[in-house]
Amino acid sequence: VANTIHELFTRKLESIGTIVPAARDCLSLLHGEVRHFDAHQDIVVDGQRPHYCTMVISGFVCRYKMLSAGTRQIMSFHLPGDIPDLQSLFLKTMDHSLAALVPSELVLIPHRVMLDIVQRCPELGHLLWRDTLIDAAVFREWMIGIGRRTAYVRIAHVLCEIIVRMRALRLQDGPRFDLPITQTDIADALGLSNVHVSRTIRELQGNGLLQYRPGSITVLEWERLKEAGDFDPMYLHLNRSEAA
Amino acid sequence: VANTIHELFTRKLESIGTIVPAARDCLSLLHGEVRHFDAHQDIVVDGQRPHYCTMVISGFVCRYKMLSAGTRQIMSFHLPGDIPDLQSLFLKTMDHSLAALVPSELVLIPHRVMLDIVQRCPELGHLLWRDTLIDAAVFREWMIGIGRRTAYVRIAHVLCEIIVRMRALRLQDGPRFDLPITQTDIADALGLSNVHVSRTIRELQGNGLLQYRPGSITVLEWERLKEAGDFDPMYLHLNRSEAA
DNA sequence: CGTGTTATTGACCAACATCAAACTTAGTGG
DNA sequence: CCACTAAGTTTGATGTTGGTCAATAACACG
Repeated sequence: VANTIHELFTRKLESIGTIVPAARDCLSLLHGEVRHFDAHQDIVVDGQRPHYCTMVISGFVCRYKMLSAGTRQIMSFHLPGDIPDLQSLFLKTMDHSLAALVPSELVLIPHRVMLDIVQRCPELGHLLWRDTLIDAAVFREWMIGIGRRTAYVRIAHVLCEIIVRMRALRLQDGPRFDLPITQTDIADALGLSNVHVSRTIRELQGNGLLQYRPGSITVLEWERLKEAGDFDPMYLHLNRSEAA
Repeated sequence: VANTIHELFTRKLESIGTIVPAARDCLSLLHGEVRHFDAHQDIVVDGQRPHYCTMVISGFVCRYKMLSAGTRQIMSFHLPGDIPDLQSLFLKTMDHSLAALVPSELVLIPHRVMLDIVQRCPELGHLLWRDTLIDAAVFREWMIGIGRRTAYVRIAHVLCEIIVRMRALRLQDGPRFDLPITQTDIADALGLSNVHVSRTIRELQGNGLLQYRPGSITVLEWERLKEAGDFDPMYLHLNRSEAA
């Protein structure tokens, strides 16, 4: 698994920046305990003060928060190579939770290991800082979607985002994408009801943009889907424009 | 003005963390050109590649993005001491704009000055990193609001947030706060229409929680306002709980 | 004292939520 | 191989929040 970890992490970092030669050695210092999580299992919980960050090795993970009304807001999705809670390195108390959406494997990287890497190699530190800034850029884009776009545009947009990120990490290509999330997950991410998501996906299918099956989507017309989603991948700040 | 800059910046950093003695010297390296901006004037524009960051000295500033439909989404408000575009240090192309809401003064700090500070004093770098992470935490909280809270709760929430941040920077206290933003600004920040904001603020007043006048609000019942806004300041990750 | 900006009010409407029931699919055990 | 179950999706009926449009009112400023 150790090889996989560094391979995934390298791929992730290369998708958002350049790894200087000196940083490659530092990168190999990254290690931690590997743990398996079941579908819907919490990985880190709101209010906790973890002493480690986690990196996704396999599966599909989300950050979310439960509101007093009992509703859930999902704030991001994460793919293999991502470090969803890198922020806990400097924000000691979690202000949201992290959970697996499907059975997933993650490495638990102690904070002191991360800090050691960041101190030994500032270039790598800056790349990680950049990663958290991209994280924030995605939050801003979601805010825009939830605040000002219709359900139809919003759903097309978030699907475009996930697809582009999968491609950038070279996890999947081709028109068919394994997307292990339910319509209720999409609803909770976009501030909609599952019912309305169902209807709207139906509409996207009716317009011939994509085909939805539980567990996967097939893109039929990529250009028109991007257009429908008002999607410009610039906010993802990826290296090459993998969005072509 | 130079004194003010360092004083404001120190206050800001002290509100979110601890400045180690070694960092104090580094802090004094911070400098740049001071510029005045009129109300509604853009400071940095979407798509630009600035070679500097900006710090607010006086006034009130927001980050926003215009959508293809001509609507505006405001993504954050910023007070004196804030560096709203610190991210441009590592994300070279702006994915949104920065504008003054009222006549404001900002320092333009060249990126190489910031990088120099960060390299000489990693502790200060980490504190700045922490600042961008808090930024992201605020975005998440706004996402939750826009996605899952009613207009009434949302407005109360954002008012609480601004008040707590003003108090933390010791810019204002007492029950009356100078808040130089219009109801249209609030609407664009929360994904509402100005009409509905007007009605809802009226409702908040009717319930005796606050008094709104263009340019200022007076808090009549702080505890009840926090409750109405489902407000827990923890996500601001401030040092002392200034929210009491 | 006009003039522009911001706030308020009313009438009407659309997007989306909620509730409830039916349907589809995959997995499980007999 | 066939019930049986559980999770997820679909559909219909109905309700509500908040949007849009348009007119009026309240200020602030020169």
